[in-house]
Amino acid sequence: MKEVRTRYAPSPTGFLHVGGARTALFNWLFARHHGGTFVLRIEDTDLERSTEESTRAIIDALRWLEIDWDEGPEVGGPYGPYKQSQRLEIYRKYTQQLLAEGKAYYCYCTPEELKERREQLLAAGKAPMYDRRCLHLSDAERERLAAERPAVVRFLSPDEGEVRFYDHVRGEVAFENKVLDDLVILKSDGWPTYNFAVVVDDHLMRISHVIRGEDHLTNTARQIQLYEALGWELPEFAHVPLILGTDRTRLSKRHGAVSVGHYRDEGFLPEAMVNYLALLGWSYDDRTEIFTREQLIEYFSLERVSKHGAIFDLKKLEWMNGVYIRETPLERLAELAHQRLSAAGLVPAELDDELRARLVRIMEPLQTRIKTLGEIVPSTRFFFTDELEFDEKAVKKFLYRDYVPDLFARLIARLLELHPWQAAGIEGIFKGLAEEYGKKLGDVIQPARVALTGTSVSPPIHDVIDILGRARTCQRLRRGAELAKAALAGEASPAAHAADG
RNA sequence: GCCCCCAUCGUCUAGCGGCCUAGGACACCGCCCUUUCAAGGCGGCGGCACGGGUUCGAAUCCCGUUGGGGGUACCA
Repeated sequence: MKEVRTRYAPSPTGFLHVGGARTALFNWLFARHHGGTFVLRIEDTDLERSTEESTRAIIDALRWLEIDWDEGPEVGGPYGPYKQSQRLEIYRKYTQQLLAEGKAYYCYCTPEELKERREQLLAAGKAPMYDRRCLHLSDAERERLAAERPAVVRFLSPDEGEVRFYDHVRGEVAFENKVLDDLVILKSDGWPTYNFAVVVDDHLMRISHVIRGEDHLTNTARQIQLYEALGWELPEFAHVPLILGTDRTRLSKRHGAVSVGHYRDEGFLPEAMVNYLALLGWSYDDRTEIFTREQLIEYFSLERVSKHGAIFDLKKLEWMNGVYIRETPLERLAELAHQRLSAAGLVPAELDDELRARLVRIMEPLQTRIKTLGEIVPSTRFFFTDELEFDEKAVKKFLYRDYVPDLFARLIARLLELHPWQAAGIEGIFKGLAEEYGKKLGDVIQPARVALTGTSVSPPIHDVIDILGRARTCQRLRRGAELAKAALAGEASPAAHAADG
């Protein structure tokens, strides 16, 4: 096989969305698998919508996913520049060539005229194709129009025969040339249109395999006409299925969160994102779901890409993220937790050894309990602040019990005597208490859990107490006992006391 | 309208003529474990869109129908 060179060519008109990320990933995996080159090219020929900010966001998201490019923005390469806005002269040159060879012509029709004619044709039940009126202009007419109107350049599309090509995921695909009209290749502002710029760049950048979304399948036919007119060798093509929303239409903003950045912010790990995306439209076998990046590179092949669209399933992504969180070393998890907790103002911005150790201890029981990093702050905030957010239902159900004041008093007494301060010893105290009261373990633990965390759900109580420490634990138990007493006497609500430590 | 593509559990998929009584995963539902919630273990629910062919034999091949998607811009 010839040297493999793939590319991801986003237009910077928004953030990197999951569909784009998946396309980039497939191109990257294919290149890496074959020891080839992966190119990033920015297709910013739409002046209206392209922004520097979007380019930045796309680059940042790709870096976060650790999809690196060998040629492109910020890294350079032998076939640059890699931004289409910096290649205008190149497109003009080839436009001139086509013009000179009679394979393209100037068109003076205005967008308004074209729109009107298109609608008329559609209303008449005909295909809305360009009628070529500017191809048959007399010299006099041409001169007159050229003087008063801007011109675009149209490609003279062949109208006999057909375009036939082999697609690596779809097989043979054919289009009749006559259904393809004369597309504009150079806009009136002198900038190229997508179909033309892509062909020129893919050729000049020596792209061997064009792997892109299925929405470009029709474009491929037009692009092949261009390759042939220019006398260039065709690259290989592979059109991967689209990622869909739950209504089975192409995933877009109206389906909710679609940007990679959003998932990063929500606390998904890049490894999980990559693994999940790889499995949307590709599979290795009938059982394997979790892959290291190296395995993905080793196993990836276009032959195993599926033909039909795939709905983006957040639930499965969450499950997979949970798998990766469980496999993340605690030290690393502690650092990730620190980023979020310090941003929330719950811990100092500086991560010293003491704080690091504490966070490791906190993340240990939490590791199997969260699916995203975003859950860290809400589920651990009670460790860092005494201003508990009491869950009313949990308080009524577990804290307002007649034996609670007495239970907490005994619990406090025993915790004060506990040496050494260890989770195992704490567990023993609860077991002993349950026995004394002749109650189930849950009946002594749940009230304490509510008093300590504000809710009925938390990691194991002995871990919570161990981490909280003797002083804070006893303080919260005392407050809990008071709340219980007051409520049992028919007064107060927990909210009224919530803020006093 | 026209062109192109697609079609296996709710979702992602395995299957490339007999190994299929259709396998796995997520979700969901039970049970176990258990101090809550998770994690983990075990089990359950649930699918080849339809109709014709071809063949000894079809989820797999062919044709049609239906359904879905994409394209049809001086967007990419």
